[in-house]
Amino acid sequence: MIDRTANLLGVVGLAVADRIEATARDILNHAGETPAALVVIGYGLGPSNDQLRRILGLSHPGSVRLVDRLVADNLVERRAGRDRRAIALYLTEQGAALRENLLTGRLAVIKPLLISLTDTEQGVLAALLHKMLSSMETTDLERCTLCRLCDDRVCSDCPIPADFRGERTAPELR
Amino acid sequence: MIDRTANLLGVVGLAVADRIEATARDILNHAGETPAALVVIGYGLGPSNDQLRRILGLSHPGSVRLVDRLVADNLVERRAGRDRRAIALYLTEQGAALRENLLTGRLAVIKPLLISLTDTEQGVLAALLHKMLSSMETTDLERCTLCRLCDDRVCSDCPIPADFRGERTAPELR
DNA sequence: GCGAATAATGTGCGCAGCGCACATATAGTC
DNA sequence: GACTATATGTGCGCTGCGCACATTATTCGC
Repeated sequence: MIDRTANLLGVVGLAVADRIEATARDILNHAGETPAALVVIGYGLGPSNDQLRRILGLSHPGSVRLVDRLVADNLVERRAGRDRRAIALYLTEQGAALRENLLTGRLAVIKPLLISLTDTEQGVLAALLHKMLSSMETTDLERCTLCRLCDDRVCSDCPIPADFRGERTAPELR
Repeated sequence: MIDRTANLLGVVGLAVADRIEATARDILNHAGETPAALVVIGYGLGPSNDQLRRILGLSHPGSVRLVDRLVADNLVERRAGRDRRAIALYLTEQGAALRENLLTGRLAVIKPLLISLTDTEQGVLAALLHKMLSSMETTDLERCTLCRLCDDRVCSDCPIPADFRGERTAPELR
């Protein structure tokens, strides 16, 4: 019984991921973790390269090259970090606009999966998904990774760590 | 409200896809659509290169190279197809064993997401997911794509087209 | 039945995304 | 002040993939 449920969840998960990936590629002209980087940097806390790489699950050179791409597209700026060795990543105006498109597009391609459900059913689904997420045993970092494409304008009561989202004073995010 | 539900679904979908991808990579030492190819070929209907490429959403050279990799790893055989130009793809014994590992591993990494739910809640979730899937407007091909990682030993009452799964006589799958 | 369009596979080539090993510069530690 | 840890950047190569092209087999029009 649980096998069948897990299989169905696998199908829906794949469908969701496929749709998000396709939309992101259309909007951004980049694949892989690049769209997630734009979203994470867009939280506005000026993450360092190393913080970014941990959230995205990349090697550090991979993250450097990823940022290179974003800078080349004039979507991200490297500013001075809290150290003279660290950098702080911020979106350009153009990057912020594209991030909005990414988040909007993401929700837009997920929503069609829900239209067949009644309002009540959608509420039940949301409650179940929330319970699943909130009871996952994750570190703060893993939760940032999970939510690396989240729409922070929409996500209320989300199990993402409060020290990264919400407050606007830069945390350490270790 | 629907936005919040969609966002939660996006998070869970990403989590599911991440986990599946990581497991597949561990087991198969290949990424991208390679694990899906192994699953699709494993249905045993001897799909042609072209049928495979459409299900996986790849270009045809991409599919050829993908099969090259699987053949090089001794997981897949190219046999004579119904034409002298077409080929028919079948798993080797080793490929079938690896496919089992893939499917088992996939379910094993999805299940932990469900353990916090009661049996009743799991049933409700399964019903909701099934309703979402069954009311999607998809072509036969799109449904094959959706289910390209499905565990056919477990998936009962699934909206995957009957002309591809189930019966063991090779259909045309156009 | 024969040439032309179609279908199916395979190849040369290049690109995007990423990791490993290494290099370099700054900060903390004894 | 040397030594380790931290943080970024580079050279190099690999994997997965698509485009353009080539090749062989089938089908279709006449």
